[in-house]
Amino acid sequence: MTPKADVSAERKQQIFQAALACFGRKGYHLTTMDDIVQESGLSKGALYWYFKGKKELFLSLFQEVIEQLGETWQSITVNQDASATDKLLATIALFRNELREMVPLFGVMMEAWALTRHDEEVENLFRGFYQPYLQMMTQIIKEGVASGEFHTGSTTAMALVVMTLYDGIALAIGTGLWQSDWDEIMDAAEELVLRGLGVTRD
Amino acid sequence: MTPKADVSAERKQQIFQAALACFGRKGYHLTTMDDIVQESGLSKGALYWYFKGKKELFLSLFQEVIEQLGETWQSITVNQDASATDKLLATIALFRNELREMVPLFGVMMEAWALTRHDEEVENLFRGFYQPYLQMMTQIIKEGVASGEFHTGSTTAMALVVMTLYDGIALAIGTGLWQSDWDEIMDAAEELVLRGLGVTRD
DNA sequence: TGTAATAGACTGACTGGTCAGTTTGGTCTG
DNA sequence: CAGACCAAACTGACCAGTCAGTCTATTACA
Repeated sequence: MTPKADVSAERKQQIFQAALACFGRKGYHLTTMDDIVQESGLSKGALYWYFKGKKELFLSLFQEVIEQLGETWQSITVNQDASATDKLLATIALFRNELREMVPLFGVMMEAWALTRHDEEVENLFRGFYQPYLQMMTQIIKEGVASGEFHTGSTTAMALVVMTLYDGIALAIGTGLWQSDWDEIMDAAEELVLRGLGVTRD
Repeated sequence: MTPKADVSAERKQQIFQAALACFGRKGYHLTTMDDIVQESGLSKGALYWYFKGKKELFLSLFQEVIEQLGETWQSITVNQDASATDKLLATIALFRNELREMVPLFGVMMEAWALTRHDEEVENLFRGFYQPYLQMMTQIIKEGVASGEFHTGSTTAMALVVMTLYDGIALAIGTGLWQSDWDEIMDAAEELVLRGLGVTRD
C-alpha cells in the first residue's frame, strides 16, 4: 500500500514552509498558488495532490502550531497540586517564550482572524482552536479566586480580557507598527496581569 | 462658480454607508466595487468620481472615525488640572462608550491592520492614526507615575500594553467569536487596568 | 426672454489581466 | 504494470478600473 518510500511527510513540510514564507510576505489574498509553487520548487499538481486548495493549505498552517501550544499549556496547567498563581506564572512564561517564536505567524494570523468573519468553516475552526485556551485561563482564574489568591468581579470576563491582552500584543507585534522590545512589553503585560488580578507575590 | 447645489457631501456619505455595509459583510478583498455600486444605488462612474479607487474608499472609512475619537480623547486628556487617575478614568469611560459604537468597524479594521503589512501607504496611514493615541496614553501614565498615583516599570511599554488590551478587545468583539456581554468585558478590563497600574480608588 | 455654451455629476458597457483550480500526460518505483 | 507522485499547459470566471458619452442646471449673451 506504500509502494514508494513515503515522501509525503517531508513534501508537506516543504509546502508548509513555502506557504508560510509566501503568506507571511504577501498575506493570504495576495499570494497566489503559483507563488507557493515557485517558492516550494514543486509544481501546481503537487500542491493540489497534497492539499484540497488554498484555504485548506492556509488553515493547516495553524492547526499544528496552535494545537501544539495548547497541549503544552495544558500539560503545565493540569498539574494537580500547583497553586493558581504558579499556574498563571507558568502560563505567562509560556506565552513569553512561545509567542515569540510565533511572531512570523502573527501577521498571517491576523488575516485568518479576518477570514473568520466571512467564512463559516474558518469561524468554526478558530472557535475550536480558541475555546480550550479560554477554558484553561478561566479555570486558572477560577481556582485562584476560590483560593483567595486572585480578585476579580467576573472570572469569565476576566479570562477573556487576559487572553485578549495577549491577542492584542500579538496583533501589535504582527503589524510591526511598533517594534518595541519584546521583553519589555512582556514584562509590562505580566505586571499588569499579576497586579491586576491582585496577586501578591511572596 | 457654484452653479449647482453641492451634493458631493451627501453623496460621499451615501457611498460610505454602502461601503461600510459591504465591507462589513464580506470584507475588503471579497467585496467588489460592483457590490458597492449596487448597495449605494449609484453607478460605477459615480464611485470613481468621488474616490480614486477601492483602497482609498476603504481607508477613508476610518480616517473620519479614528481622528474624531482621537480629538475627543485629547479634549478630555488635555484638561489642565485633572489628576492622572481622573484622566485615565475618563479615557476608560470614553473607550467603553465610543468603542461600542464602532463595533461594526472592528471587523473591518482587522483587515485594515492586515493590509498594513503589505502596503506601505496603509502602514504609514495607520502609524499616523495610532501614534497620537499611544502618546496620549503614555502621557497619562507618565503623569500618574510622577505623582505617585500609578506604579509601573516602564511607562512606554505599559502604555502600549494598555492600548493593546483595548485593541485585543476590539479584535475579539470584531471577530464575533465570543459575543460576551460588552459591559462585563469592559468592567473586567477596567478592573485589570486600574488595579494593574496600582490605582487606589477611595 | 430665448438660446447657446459650459461645467459638474453621472452612466454602464467594456477591457485587460489575474488566478484558483483542472486536465492531461507523463515518470519512477516496487 | 499499477499506483503514487509530479509537471506544466490550460480554462473560465471574475473584477478593478476606464472611457465615451448623457443629462441637468446654471450662466452668458443677444
